[in-house]
Amino acid sequence: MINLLRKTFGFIFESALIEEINKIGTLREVSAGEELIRFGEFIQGVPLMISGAVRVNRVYPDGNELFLYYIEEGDTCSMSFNCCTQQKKSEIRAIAEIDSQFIMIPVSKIESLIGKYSSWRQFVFSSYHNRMVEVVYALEKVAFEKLDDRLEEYLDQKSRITQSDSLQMTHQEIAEDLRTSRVVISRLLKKLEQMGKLKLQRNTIELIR
Amino acid sequence: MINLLRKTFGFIFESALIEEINKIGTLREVSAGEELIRFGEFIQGVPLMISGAVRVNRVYPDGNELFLYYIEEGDTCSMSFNCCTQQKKSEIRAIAEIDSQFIMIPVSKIESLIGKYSSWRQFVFSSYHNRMVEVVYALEKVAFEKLDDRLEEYLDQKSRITQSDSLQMTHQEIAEDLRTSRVVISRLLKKLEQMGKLKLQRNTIELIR
DNA sequence: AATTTAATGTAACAATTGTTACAAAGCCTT
DNA sequence: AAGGCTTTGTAACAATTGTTACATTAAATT
Repeated sequence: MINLLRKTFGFIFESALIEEINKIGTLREVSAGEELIRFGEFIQGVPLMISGAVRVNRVYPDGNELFLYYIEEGDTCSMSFNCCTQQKKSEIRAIAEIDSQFIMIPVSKIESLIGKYSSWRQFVFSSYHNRMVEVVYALEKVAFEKLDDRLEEYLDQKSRITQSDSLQMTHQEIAEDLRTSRVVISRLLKKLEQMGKLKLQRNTIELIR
Repeated sequence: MINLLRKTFGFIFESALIEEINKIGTLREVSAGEELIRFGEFIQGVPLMISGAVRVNRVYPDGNELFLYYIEEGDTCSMSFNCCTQQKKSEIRAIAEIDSQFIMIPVSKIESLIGKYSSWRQFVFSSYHNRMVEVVYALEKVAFEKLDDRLEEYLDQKSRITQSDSLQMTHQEIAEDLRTSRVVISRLLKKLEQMGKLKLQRNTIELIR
């Protein structure tokens, strides 16, 4: 584990911190589709992403969900920080988008890390800030852009995250993420296909570059 | 100044911190409409709100603006934190919504406060989190709600912030904040008036409770 | 008081997005 | 191969939001 830590966090964390994380953290591996953080549960710890990609959704009591941001190699989930320190139940849900590795740091140790290591504080601050920037970006998209542009960006992002131009997903799933109906998505996808930007098959969307 | 500090922050900050802020900070007063933080400038410091309300907008190079959140008594602007520590030019604009008082803490002192006072660290963390929650809330509004509901909420918020049921503003201004056109706002406002929820006059919207 | 300027009202129409309903096609199970 | 389930395609229509154009009203200026 310590080698993974060094590789991903060696440039930001001092070596004493790396060693401490190596002691208190546990390496976990999840495969695509698995839930790292469930809605309504108490958070066990803060995840440090080693590889892969995890999507973080805000969840509402009525079951509604809203995509907030992805976390990838070198990131952490700043929303879960607060849940930790406040001992509150999770208002978010985190799902692995592809097979991923991360190190879980237990809640009980978070406070002391903040006191001890300035590089850890820096990391937490910049993590908060980066997530904020991403949420503002999402807000920007919804506020300024029309659905067809948002769809194109959505597909691009998906392709980047899954590292593939062949997206395995249904129109229904896209519709839920973009908060519209399946029919609307099918219509817009068809338009993009006619423009030569992609090819539609059942359960797959092939992006043409 | 120290009395204002004690009154607003006495419950969160240890007294040594209060005294230090008293030494290094400067009390500033701005009247409604004044700019605290300008787009593109280097940030002079981090504001601690004593009274009043300040709106924070994201600004884009093309001049476009997007409302992010209000900061009020006891709050600080977490977006400006990062600009400070990273020595970057401001990507936001902060405008006093009503007459306001705040204490400006100079950039140069921020780092040492973080090292010295755990209550300050707590404050900064929870501030980041609270602003995040507000931006997520804004995202939620745009993603889920239709324009007429958003307009009603907008008016309610404005009324809460300005502590008045008589809002002095034009339809054009509302349209800019909600990212639509004046005609659309006039139409919806007229509908709300016919529903008996408000009364329209030139330059004022009288909310009926 | 007359004139100018800013703000609001309204109509007519366009574009976008949402909804319902049903057909067609692809995949899986038996 | 037949039947059933899921996914996609498409039409027709409704609702919402956006745009243009111009009239009307209220406030400010002269």
